[in-house]
Parts: sequence; C-alpha cells; structure tokens
Amino acid sequence: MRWTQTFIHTLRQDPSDAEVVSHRLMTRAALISKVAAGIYNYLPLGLRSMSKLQAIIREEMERAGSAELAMPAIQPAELWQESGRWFEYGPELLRMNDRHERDFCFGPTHEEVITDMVRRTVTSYRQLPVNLFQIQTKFRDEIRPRFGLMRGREFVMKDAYTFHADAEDLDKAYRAMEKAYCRIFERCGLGYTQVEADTGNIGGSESHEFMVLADTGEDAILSCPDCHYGANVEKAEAGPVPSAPDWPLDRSDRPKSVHTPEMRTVEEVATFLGISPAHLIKTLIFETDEDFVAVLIRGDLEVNEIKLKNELGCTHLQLASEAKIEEITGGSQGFSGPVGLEGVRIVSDPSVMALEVAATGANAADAHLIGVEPGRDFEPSMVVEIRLATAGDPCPSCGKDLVEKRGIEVGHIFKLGTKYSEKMDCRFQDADGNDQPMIMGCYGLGVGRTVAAAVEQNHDDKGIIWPLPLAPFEVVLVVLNADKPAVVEAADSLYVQLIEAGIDVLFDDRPERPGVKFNDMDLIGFPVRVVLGGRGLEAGEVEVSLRSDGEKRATPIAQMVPAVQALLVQLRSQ
RNA sequence: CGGGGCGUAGCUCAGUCUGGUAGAGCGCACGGUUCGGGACCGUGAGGCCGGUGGUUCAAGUCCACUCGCCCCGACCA
Repeated sequence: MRWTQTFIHTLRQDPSDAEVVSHRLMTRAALISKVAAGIYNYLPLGLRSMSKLQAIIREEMERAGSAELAMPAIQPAELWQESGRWFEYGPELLRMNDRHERDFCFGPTHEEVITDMVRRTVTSYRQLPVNLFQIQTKFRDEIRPRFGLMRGREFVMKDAYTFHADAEDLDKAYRAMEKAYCRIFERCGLGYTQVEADTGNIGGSESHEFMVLADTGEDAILSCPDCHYGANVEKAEAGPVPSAPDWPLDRSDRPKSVHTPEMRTVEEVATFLGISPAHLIKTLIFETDEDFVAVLIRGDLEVNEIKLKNELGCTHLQLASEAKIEEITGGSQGFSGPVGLEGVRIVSDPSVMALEVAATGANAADAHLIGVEPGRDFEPSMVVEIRLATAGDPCPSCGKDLVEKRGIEVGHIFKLGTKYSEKMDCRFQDADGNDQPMIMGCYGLGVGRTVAAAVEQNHDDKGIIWPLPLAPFEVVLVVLNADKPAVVEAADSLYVQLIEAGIDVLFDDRPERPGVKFNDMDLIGFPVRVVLGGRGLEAGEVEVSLRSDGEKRATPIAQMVPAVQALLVQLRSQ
C-alpha cells in the first residue's frame, strides 16, 4: 500500500479529550477517530491492527474446536424477556423500537440469541457438544465511556458459546478455551495474567479473567509472587486478619454514649476517642432488591460488595441514600451502629464478632457508643466473610503475601451452567432418554480493547512500538527527496521488491520533508523501517532499522529484501 | 444520576471578568528559498463564536433554557 493512496492523517497535537496513552496515541497515529462519546471510526491503520488480531483469534478458536458464525446486532425483546434480562439489565441495554413499535435492543452480548438458535436445532446428546464463536460489534450504553477503545460504548468483541451434555464435557471445552486465550495473548506479544474472577450477574460456577498488565488498568488484581495464584480483588479470598490491639479504655456493663460532634469518618472518630480504627465497628446501610441491610465491618477493613451481593443472593446492591439512613437508624450518615438497631437485617463480618470491646455509631446525632461488646450488646442475623482482600493478605494456595497490580480486562471466560438453558428451555435427551437442560459456557474477548492494551504496554515518548503481530504494517518504506526522479525510481523498485517478496509493507511516498516522515514513522510505530534518500542512493545503500532499538543498519540496496526478512525473522522469534 | 469544566477556523487554544469591526500557533492553498529528524519568507482562503430565546442602540462576551463533549464521584459514612 502507498501512503498517498490510503488515508493516514496524523495529528501533530494531542487531542484535547484523550486521557490515557493508548487513546492519545491511537488518535494521533490515525488509527481511530471519535464520532461520539464512546463511539469511534476505525481508520485504515486501526482497522488493519484489529483485523490482524481477529485473524489470530480465528485461528486459535478454530484450533480449539470452535466454529465461526455471525449473529445479529439487533435482537428482539422477546428473547431477553424470556431470560429475564430485559428487566434486569438496566439502562446499559440500548433499547429501541421498530416502525411497528416492537421492542428491540442492540446486543451487548449474545447468550439469548445463541441459546434460542441451539434449542431449535439440538435435541439429542448425540448432537452435543456445540462450540460456536463470532466476532462482532456490540453496544453497551456505559455510564461513563472513557479511555478511547478501552471503555467504549460500541466495541468489537469475540464471543464464543458452548453447549454440553455434562459438566465434564463443559470443563473440557473450558480448558481448551483457556488455552486458546493464552495462545492468543502470547502470539500478540502481550504481558498478561490469568486470574480467578467473580461471575457477576451473568451467573455460573467458574470464571477467569485475562488481564493485560498496565498501570492504567481499571481493575485491581491480587497475585502471588511465588505460585501462580491470581485473582480479581472482587474474587480474591481474604486471609485471617490480625486481631485488634487491646482496648485502651475502661470496660463497662453496657455501652456508654459519647458526644462526637461532626466525627463521621473512621479516622476522625478513632483519633477523637483515642482508639485504633480496628476498634470501630463500621456500619454501612445497603439497599438490596427488596430491603435494607446493615453491614458491619471492622473500621480498618473494607467490604467487598461483590461477596456481599453473593452472600445476600441479590442482584441489586447499593449504599442507601442519606435520607434512608436517617429513616432507618435515626442518626445521620457516619453515626450508624448495630446496637438497638431494629427493622433491618444485620450482616456482620467475622472480624467484628472477634472484637472483645468496640466502638460504633449510636444511631443518633453526633454520638458514638464505646464499650460495645459484640454478642452481648447486639446479635447479627448473619455472620459471613465479606472483607475485601488487599495486598499483604496471604495467598490462598501457598500463604505468601499477595501483591496488588493493575490490569486491563481483555478476556473473560465463564462456566454458565444451566442459567440460560433452563430459563429458555434449551434441553436435550440424554442416552437414557431423560430430558435435561444443556450446560453452557461463554467466552468473551475484547478485540479493540486488546489492541488498545497493546499500545498501552508498548510505546515510548515518540509513539507506538507495535508488537509485530499487531502492527498495521510490518514494514514501512520511506523515500526521502521525493522530488528527485532517480530516488523515486529507486524507491519504487524497492517497493516492488518488497511486495514481490510477500512482505507487509507501507510505502511512504509522500513528498514531505524528512523530519515529518521520520516523526510519523516513529509515531505510528511500524516495527521495521527502510529509508532511502538521495545520499543513500549515491552510496548504493538503504538504511534499515527497527522501531524498538532505532539502530540504523546501512545496507547495500541489493541486500535490502534479505536484510528486512532477517529482521522480521528476528522479531518473530522474540 | 450528583459535582465541576469546556463548546470560538481542519487541530490546539486566546478573547468572555469590564458588551462596541473575529484573533494566534499549527495545518491548508499559491509563489519563492530550502531539503536526512516536525524549515523559512511572502501572499491568501477559511468562522451563523454549539443551538434557541431574552436583556441592550449594540451580545462571542450578560441572563434563561437546551444540546454536545470532558473530568471527578456515584463504595466504606
């Protein structure tokens, strides 16, 4: 491809709305351009990178036994009503009507459509398993789209679905997918880690996320420096906590109220009372699907809302509003406590029950209670492990201290079980003639997000440094002095040689000044560069270099193609 | 959804407080000089100052509404 025949218009200045490196560079390098919040054009260069990733995905999915199909972007409401998600999904689901006022949505995922398709066709265990994937544009009306392709509203995703007669067979497919994902990210040259994940509202029994490690990642993960354990903080098991220091104040037969004007935070109250944050019982009022719950956690610890949600078995969970807190507790926010609290369930973390003496809010304005003894002064309706794990907690598999890292979630695989097959009546007859729901798995991989993650992980202050497999072009041929016919003629010939050698090359044939061309070449980040100018031509040489090291290798013109090929081989073997 | 900010040339932004002929840099076009790491000189094109309504002799500037975009928050009291 010639530069003058494609559409590459780089930006000299940073776009005003780009925050993270990948968004900034992908915009400046003319890979993407914004159409609306969270909605982008994939420009020719960006599309090439996306296509290359898609080709890798296709190969690996097929290797893992999955067949490609394509499902519609627009889906009828009926299917979503059947699964119940029409009502559960909320405003993230983009809904629309056709001219007959029938309800549709733009698919954010395709469990409903594929389950419907499979149930119409598959009736016997002899037809199982089924393993299908698609690469498709999806839409999720995110609360706050940001970071370019990292959290867009419209995005390209590979999603696969499997259907099985039994759990062992699902496990087999799950392991194959796991392996396929590892191969995909390895082939892309990305540093990634696989972590245990929560299954979220989508449901299911086992789940892993694939995270590309990057400081700008939106997810916190805990991993073990020694063994292979890694988990999303939402999922990570919290180890035992060190017990609180000795209670520094007097003990009494019953809690004593103290005046704590405007002391709302744990820090403030602890300092004011002269106790440790670990002596406080933090009391949070949550709103669930049907009621309100008071949740107790030791003052120096945090609640894992995902664990709490799972323990409560609810789908909706959020902190109650200020007004509700006052209605329920009689005190304002920051002054809630379990003592004498009535009308709501009280859920406590074991860390609270382990306290001998504690302090907590008095459910009254500007007052806290001291000398509170869990079990004597209040009795929770439920004691469950709901603490958020943090760095320093012991690894569940080997006991070492876990460390926290940040990552970009690029893949997520689930064992769904029968959640959708039961609701949507997707059943089969087993060998004994019994009617059973199929057991399902689903496997997502963000295509745009993976490309963005690659940029996030591979760049310098000049621009992108593409890993070879995802580069829009593997090689760029740059002609300087494009006003001199002899140089142009020589460059044309080099271009033809590269094309004939089957090399993936972009020919920068623009009549631009050298500085402009060099800067664009660095910004876009083609892995291998071939530069020919008047000076070189006279010496019978071209300059071959790598984006990654910048070292210029003067090469006889006749040796250009083999020199480029050698560098490509070198890059491939890295 | 709450808080904050911003919409002025293709891009990045001044000008708005204090109302009075629409600005800069980059980019673009033309001419010239340059030509191996974002050149220089000259000439020029390019704006319903996001939209609607109001105040005023007069609005990019003040007021109201509205649309769009960005940031923070929406979880630890």
